[in-house]
Amino acid sequence: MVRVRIAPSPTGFAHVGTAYTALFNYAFAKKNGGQFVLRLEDTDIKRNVEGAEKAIYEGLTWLGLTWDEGADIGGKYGPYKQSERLETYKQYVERLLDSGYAYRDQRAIRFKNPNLDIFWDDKVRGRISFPGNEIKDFVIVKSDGFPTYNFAVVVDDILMKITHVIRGEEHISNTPRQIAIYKALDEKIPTFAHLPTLRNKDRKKLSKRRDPVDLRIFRSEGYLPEALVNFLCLLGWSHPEEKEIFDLKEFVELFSLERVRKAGPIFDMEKLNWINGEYLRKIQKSKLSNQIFAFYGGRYSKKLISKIVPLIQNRMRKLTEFESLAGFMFNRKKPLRVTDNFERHIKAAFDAVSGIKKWERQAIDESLINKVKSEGFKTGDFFMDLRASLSGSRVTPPINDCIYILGKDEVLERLSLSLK
RNA sequence: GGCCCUAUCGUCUAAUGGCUUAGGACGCUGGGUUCUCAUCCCAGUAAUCCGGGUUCGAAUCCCGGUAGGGUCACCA
Repeated sequence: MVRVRIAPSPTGFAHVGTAYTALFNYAFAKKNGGQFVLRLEDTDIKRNVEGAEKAIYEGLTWLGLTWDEGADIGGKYGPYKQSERLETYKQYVERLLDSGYAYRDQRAIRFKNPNLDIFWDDKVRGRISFPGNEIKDFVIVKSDGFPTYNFAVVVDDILMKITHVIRGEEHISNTPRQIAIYKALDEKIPTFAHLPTLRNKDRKKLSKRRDPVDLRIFRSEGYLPEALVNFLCLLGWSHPEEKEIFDLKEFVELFSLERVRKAGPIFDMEKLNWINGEYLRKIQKSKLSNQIFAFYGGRYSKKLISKIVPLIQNRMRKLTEFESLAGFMFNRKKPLRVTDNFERHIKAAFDAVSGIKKWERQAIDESLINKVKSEGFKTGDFFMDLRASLSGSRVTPPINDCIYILGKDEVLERLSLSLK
């Protein structure tokens, strides 16, 4: 039975790196019919942040990464919060103390390094070895009575029957310490797999200060969770058929640690934007309308959004672009003069539009193009001025479609306003 | 600095010793479609870090350099 876990500490918000690790753990568990456990490592009381726990749950849930056991939903190996397992750790400390693998130092307790060379066969990197003297006599219980990370992890993984430890590369140097504890305890050592670390453009590991790592940022920027997940799948892993767009379900079916690369990939926003655009394009129009409506908290009329969506669906890469693309449909903007013939163009357009009897999409086309011909305008210039007059921008969805949706009165009003 | 990990187009990656004039995708450039922008279609640009080996044959295996990253807490 395969059992994996992620073990974030509630010290802030939900980190994209946590999501990445969770994604691969989730896939490995599901692929192998195992369980995915979410454990909270909150043994540093000073660093625990109110609300961080909730942010982790929300972030992972948003991405569709669900867990089988965890602090919020329980499970047969709980509790899943380290601060609630203090008694458990004490028993293991006693074992180590009794067998001479640990000793008291001041008010703390240290592990006594047995000086054994350590190696393991990492599922993504192959054999990794450390000389025994690299491990110092590290603290396993702090003077406040709380266990340290390296100790608590081992005890929990043993008790929670974790079979595969799939985590970030930054934990490689912790692994020999943890293996030393397993050996001292005479417990079975799990399989380790160290994933590459996600990096920024400077090739450094993603930093809180200057990189977008808070999952909530992605949500508020208008990324779809499916798109973010798809993008994350592509970092360090590749589809066997070299497909770029696929869903979580397909990822799970095809996932294997053997296909995970060792080099740390760079988090490339450009590619994320492209993927997000792909998802935005293939989503159902009604669903997209609902998403936009919800995204803007009901600020824009749903009815109008639904009419506009067909015009902007393949122009959007992020939900946030809705306003720059179609904001003028809701609010008048300052008109923009583009060509020297602006007044002539707008007057002619006014004539053409006022002359339309039945407000139909096709009538607008005909009326406008006839005007262009009879006046001998340059088609591109005329429509550009028309667009700039109505929207205040040189870039909009097809302007005749916009005119149709805006309605005759509003169009005439805007045209005359821009002549002042 | 010690220890550890890594190294294919700018970026994500494929190729697991021969089928490779190193493939795909993002980006970028050019073209087609078009009232603008986008979508879509077509084309182009661009890489095996360097040096030694092993082998009939190396992006792929080995060694050495170099470069990048990670880690060296009573943080996790």
